[in-house]
Amino acid sequence: MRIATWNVNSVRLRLDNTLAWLAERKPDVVCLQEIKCQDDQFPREAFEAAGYNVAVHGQKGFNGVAVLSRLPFDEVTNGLPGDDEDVQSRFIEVVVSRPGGGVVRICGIYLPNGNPPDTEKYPYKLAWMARLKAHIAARLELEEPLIVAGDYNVIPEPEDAAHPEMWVRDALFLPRTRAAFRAIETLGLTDAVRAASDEAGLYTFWDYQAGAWQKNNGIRIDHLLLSPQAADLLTGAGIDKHVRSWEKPSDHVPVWADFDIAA
DNA sequence: ATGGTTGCGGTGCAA
Repeated sequence: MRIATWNVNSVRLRLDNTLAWLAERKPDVVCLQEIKCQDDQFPREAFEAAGYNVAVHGQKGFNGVAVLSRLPFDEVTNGLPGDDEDVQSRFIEVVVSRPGGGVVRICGIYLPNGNPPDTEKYPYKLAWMARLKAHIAARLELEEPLIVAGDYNVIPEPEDAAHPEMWVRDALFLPRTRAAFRAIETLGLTDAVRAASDEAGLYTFWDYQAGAWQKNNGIRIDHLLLSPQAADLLTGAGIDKHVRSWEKPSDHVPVWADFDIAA
């Protein structure tokens, strides 16, 4: 089973790119972020025609997450628990049944950016991370294969940026952000890409501005974190960097992980 | 040199 995540930066504008990538990488489950549309604007039929079931948690204009799955959904839950006042669509959780029995649980997340840090946006990010940690801690008690995949808007370590000094005052790399990310990992989660490779220069995002792509000025902010039961089944992971060079690209590229699970 | 680009929605905001 191959599970992927991709911040597409508008699913409607990126539909052709997304379908081309699905045909190439053939993931079984895909978490999409920044779909930037409401549920009824999501191009559901195009993905169904490509063989995917569709779960959408949209929002007008920005944010919005979705999950595509070749296997049918047993459960779909929209929204991250812990704040009834939070109206931003940044979290979706699904459960799919494995053909041989058992389940896989997948959370698709679009963690708040948090910039500028001297505004209310940064405490919102930290509070969201605290809610995510609490939710994952509860889910880990189920002792299931769990994959929490998405745009974390966190640069975990200096080697996850081409120029870490550019990010020291940025909400993606501030010490409190990195500490909150480590606190989530310390619950017992495995970073799939880092488990598969310790090489430097692995990035998932290149800004549209200032020729960041041409200069390979990238950062690694899209992650798949695995419960112990999922990590035990991990067989590989990768980043589809070449997608950033396609026409009309997203500023993020897909990240995927393979598991020894029949699909 | 304090810039630059993209997307949504309809002009300023978010990233």
